[in-house]
Amino acid sequence: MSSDSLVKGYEPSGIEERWYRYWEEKGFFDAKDKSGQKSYAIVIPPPNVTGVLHMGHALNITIQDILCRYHRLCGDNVLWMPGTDHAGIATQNVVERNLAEKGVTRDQLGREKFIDEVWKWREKSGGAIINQLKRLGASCDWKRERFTMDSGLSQAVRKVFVQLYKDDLIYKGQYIINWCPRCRTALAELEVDHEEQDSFLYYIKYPFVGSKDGLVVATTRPETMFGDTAVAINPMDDRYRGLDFDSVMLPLTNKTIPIIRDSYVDTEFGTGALKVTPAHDPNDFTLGEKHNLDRVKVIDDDGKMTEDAGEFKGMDRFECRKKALVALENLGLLVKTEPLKNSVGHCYRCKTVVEPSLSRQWFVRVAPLAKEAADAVRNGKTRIIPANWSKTYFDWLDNIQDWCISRQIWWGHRIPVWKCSECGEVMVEEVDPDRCSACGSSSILQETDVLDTWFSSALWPFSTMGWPEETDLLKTFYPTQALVTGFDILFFWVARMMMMGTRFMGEVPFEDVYIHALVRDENGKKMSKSKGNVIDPIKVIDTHGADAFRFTLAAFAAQGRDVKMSEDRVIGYRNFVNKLWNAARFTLMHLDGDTGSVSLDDDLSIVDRWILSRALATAEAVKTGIDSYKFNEAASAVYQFVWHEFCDWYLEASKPALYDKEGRARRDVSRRVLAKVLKDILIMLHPFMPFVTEEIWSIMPTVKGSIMEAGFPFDETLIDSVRNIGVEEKISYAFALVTAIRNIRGEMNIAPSAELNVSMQTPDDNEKHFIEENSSIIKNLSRLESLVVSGMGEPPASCAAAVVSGTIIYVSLKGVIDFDKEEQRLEKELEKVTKELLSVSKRLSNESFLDKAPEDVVDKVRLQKDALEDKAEKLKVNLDKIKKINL
RNA sequence: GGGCGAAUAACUCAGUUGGUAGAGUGCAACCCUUACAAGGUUGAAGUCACAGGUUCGAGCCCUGUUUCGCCCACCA
Repeated sequence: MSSDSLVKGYEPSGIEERWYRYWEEKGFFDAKDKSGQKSYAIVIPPPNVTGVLHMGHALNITIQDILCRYHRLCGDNVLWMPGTDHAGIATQNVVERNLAEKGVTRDQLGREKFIDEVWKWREKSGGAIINQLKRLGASCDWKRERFTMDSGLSQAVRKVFVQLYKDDLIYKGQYIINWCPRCRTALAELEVDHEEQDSFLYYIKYPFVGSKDGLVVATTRPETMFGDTAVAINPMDDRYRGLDFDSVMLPLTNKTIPIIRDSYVDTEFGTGALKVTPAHDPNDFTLGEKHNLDRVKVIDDDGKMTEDAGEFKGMDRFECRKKALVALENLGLLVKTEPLKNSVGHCYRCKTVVEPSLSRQWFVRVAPLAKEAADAVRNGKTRIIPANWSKTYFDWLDNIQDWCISRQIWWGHRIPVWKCSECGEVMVEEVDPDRCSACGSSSILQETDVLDTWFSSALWPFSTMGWPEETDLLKTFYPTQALVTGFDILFFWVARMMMMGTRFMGEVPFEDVYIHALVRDENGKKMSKSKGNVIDPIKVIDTHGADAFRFTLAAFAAQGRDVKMSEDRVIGYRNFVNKLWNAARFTLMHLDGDTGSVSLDDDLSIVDRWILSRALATAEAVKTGIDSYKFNEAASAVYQFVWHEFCDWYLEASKPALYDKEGRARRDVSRRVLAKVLKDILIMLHPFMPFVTEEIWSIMPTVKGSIMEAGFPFDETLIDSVRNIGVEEKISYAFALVTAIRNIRGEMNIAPSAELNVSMQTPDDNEKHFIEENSSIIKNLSRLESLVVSGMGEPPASCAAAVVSGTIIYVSLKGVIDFDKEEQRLEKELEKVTKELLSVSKRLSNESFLDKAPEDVVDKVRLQKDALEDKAEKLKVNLDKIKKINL
């Protein structure tokens, strides 16, 4: 392919798809089960099969892909394990909704047929998100894709369940759990979203038996009163010291309930009298246990009132609240109502208000596991990055409650527990039994509940690698090197993987846990469908390209800070992609077929040396950035280098040589340097922008194969020798000369196309020599017609002047110079210098600074002062001259 | 109630053991100069939230205050 085929602007569509297919077909994403190489593994946070790609995924996947592609370039054997999560409740909800459109309920269908429907749905539309990940460029080893309901993973789930049961870490018990009346299942504590809302606190009088007086209780949930089995007061509460009664009448029923005394009751809140509903409140449950109270369930699994609610039976719980209040008011028992903000739990899947309710469920006794998981981080076996998340992690694990793992839904891993209907024997088995192990009866029934989705995700790092088999994959890649995820699933997922990993593998699942930020909209608001501020990543990719999008995500992913996404930013980085594209066009225009590599024998110019040394420094910055999960630093280092060093300065500075104005030898060296630096840039950028870099790579005549095989970092032996002392200083001196001339041009409003005549005076022979040697570069960069260098002498007539280091620059403006303007300009410049000089002098006249500051700092300031004084001096001379003319 | 984080240019944000503030966007001026107008050159613009303290020196360290965001908690 020749450079003619490069269009002027980069067009990502088509190119991305083509390269993705190529990489996949050639097996570039494949991990080796066994290899002598260093291994690097990441397991993907499995998106829900119901999932649609959102910004959070995009950031998460981009970061992982940067890590994986970078490590492949470093020569590691990389495994990026992909897959999806069966997402019990979420998926069941989706399929139920679809059935509802056809007028069918899951109960009508029955369990087996319903599960068939779910699998069918999964076959049809469950993999959508995988294709979206591919659009982003995710380089997962797709041949190993797993699903949490795979037979292999299901086997792992069973083994873990049975083992935990045997270790007495799983039990069944009756407790208050969170019940979602819409999903009709129990939820774990974590699956409840607490939202503060405006409620009311109702003061209700519970009369003493045979008296008009009574105890006034305060409650936000009057509908649960039918389940009250006591009223509690604090024994230390003076208001109730001389209380003669030991029971009250529960209004709207004929029940008498006892008054109990317990220090748990907060005397500050409400009236100091607490209605106790052991079946619908976790605290009341504990209180009830202590005082031996009855547990009366008054709200059923559908959120409707039970028989115990008397006339309110069958009524919805919220309807009942209203009606009961009316009834109480009619009886004169509603004493007062006051507004109150309290937090109410909602189902994290369907947002229904959850009902704390008494229920028999399966639990994991999680404290011993939690301790191991916490210790692993305390011992440094796993690092959490940024480290401040460790505190959150410890706080949660140190105060953990038992984990309710049973769900009353059908889609999921059915709990492997059977009960004999003849003798009552309970069997917990890895393989389905066909008869009772005690009495031999074949009349055995399996538990109907399924496990919490997070139970299987907790095993993900090793179940996906074939556990419980002792596979080569496990040996090669467990523990993994990094886990990349958002903090929102630190507890749900990360902590539980830590528990299960340490327990069942005897080793932590990952060395590093990198917690990235949340992606918000441009105003910092959480993206949500209801707010209508959702940006669809796929649309962004369609319009601006995956490379620009990925680079945006990386550039804004500073640790510990949310990413505010807006299209403007993506456009900015799309421009960067285009800039790279055009730099490549320029390079290819000048490469003449097979250009050789740069060698030590080459007669490298100062700009050649400079750009080679800067390229290495940039590669190091990229490496450091990625190694320390500071993707924004890596991204901005390479951005800065490509645009403002390579394009702005080097390409321009190399033009005289490339256009053969300095001889054939120079031109050839310049070509080789150009080719090498562009190649280095492509490799550095590849983890961030895989598509455009591969595209340009494929057109470069100087390279072979895929960029994915190129190797990172670069050949340091060559560049180290280039990096001799003084290159940076010399080049910045040269650039400062150019900038000074450009500055005069700008300030004096001289057309960029006008070619200027410049003379320079310097007392330093080395500087004089340097300018002469590089005059073609300086002339080209500042568009000069002529450049004359001499020792110090009389200033030429009709000139604008500037001072750089010891050198005075005179820009001849014969006939055009505006002396007023030049006077203003010089005055401004002098003012700036004087100000700086003042601050520097002040520091140097401070005794204690000279005394206590390190010598190198003091020396630096002294040099600074000398230079500034010199500059001020020269500026003054010129200013005086101009002033005389103006007079 | 406990914890975490943020406050720096008009906007969005960097700022690596403390050495005197940077970028992108936007803005202004001039330019289609042979890679790129999705571009180039130049320029204007900051009491680093506030108040103290440590230090020769603080955006950075310490204490307190204000405002905002998030997480956790059994706020009847």
